[in-house]
Amino acid sequence: MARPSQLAQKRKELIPVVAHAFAEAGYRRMTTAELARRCGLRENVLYRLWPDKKAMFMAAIDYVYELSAATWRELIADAPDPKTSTSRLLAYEAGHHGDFGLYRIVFAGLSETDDPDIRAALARMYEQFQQFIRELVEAHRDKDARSPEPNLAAWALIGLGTVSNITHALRLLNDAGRTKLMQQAGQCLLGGSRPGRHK
Amino acid sequence: MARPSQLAQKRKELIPVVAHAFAEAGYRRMTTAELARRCGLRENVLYRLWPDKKAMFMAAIDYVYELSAATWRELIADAPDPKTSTSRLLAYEAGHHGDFGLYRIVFAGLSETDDPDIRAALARMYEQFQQFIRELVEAHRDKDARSPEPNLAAWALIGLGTVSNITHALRLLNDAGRTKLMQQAGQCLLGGSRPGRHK
DNA sequence: GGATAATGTAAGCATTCACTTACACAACGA
DNA sequence: TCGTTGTGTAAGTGAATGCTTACATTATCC
Repeated sequence: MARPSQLAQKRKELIPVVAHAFAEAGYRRMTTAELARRCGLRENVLYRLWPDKKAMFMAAIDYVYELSAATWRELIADAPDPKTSTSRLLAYEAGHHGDFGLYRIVFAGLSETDDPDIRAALARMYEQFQQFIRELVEAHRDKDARSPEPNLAAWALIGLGTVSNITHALRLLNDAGRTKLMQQAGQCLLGGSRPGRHK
Repeated sequence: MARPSQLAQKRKELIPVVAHAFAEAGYRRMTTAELARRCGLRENVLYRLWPDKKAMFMAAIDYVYELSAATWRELIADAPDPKTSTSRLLAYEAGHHGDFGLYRIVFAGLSETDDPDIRAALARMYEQFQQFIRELVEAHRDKDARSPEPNLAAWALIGLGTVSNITHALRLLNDAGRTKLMQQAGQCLLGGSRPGRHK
């Protein structure tokens, strides 16, 4: 035997690059040649890291959740109370999510949902997001609120984030508009406080 | 002169077929050859109807709004009051929108937003949807409601419909779950009534 | 009925792209 | 040091695909 394999580590290093690339051009448009170029290696080597293009894409999908979750956790780590946590998240999603543009991977994936593997990867990602948000909603929620149950509120909030990204991508709402949207609709769905109370 | 051109009429006839095709496979995956096959004619003829594949796709985007708007208008034509209108729409979107699956065209388009033409077509479509819904919200809205302003509520409702489609496509919510989601979150965003009052 | 323009059919073409093969070199274990 | 195995480079390949060209046929108007 000779030379222990460093494929696993290399995969880890390159996933962000791969994810960015797919986010930028979508699944079909991003070619393996360009992917290799951005990773600073040959197509060949890419195929030693993942069996095919689809696997690279699925790895990118997984990465989207991991990165977002890490960012979110950091964002609310030092929040004094649940309401501050949710407010921060809403503000963050309105403003910064588009920066990285990883949501584009999701849109690209949603055009491929007839592939069971890709659909499963997306479903896993959404389930984790929804669970994360649901827990926040439960912590935030007042006892007497007449709002959707946390389970549903979490889905609605994901929809809110999605439409925020869409209006951003299509330039239908500017930063201020998206922030207002996330604040007002978000607080409405969260329940337990008037819109605009928290910043 | 001889033989008046029937291109315009043929375009009109074929757009639903084209739209279905793009919805099914996405923009990049649907080939012009397959498109022609489904339309029952040769690729060549397709290129006499539209200058290129992109134009076919953009026509499909426009069709999505036209069909949805027509369906919606019919749905609320005989509604006794605004609240019934909105309730019907929410219920319809939860259950039937996925049937046709046209929303997939939107997802496909959102992976192509760096093309100015496609982005403009999508933006036009969303603006019309948002206006349609906003007017409904304004009619529905009670005076004293503590809910997002109609402008924002309309966007949030679009987000709600989007997430309903996503959970459907990924099989994360069944029909009952999506209906509950649309009802509860929808009424919450609309304001002016308790969730679950209307069916 | 003949000229003109639209329609239908078939084949082709240049390019792109996912993926492969071949091979030289480098590193690690024995 | 030798042999095995991982890594880097280069070129290629077969299939798919957007779009075109060439040409025969048909319908309409004068």
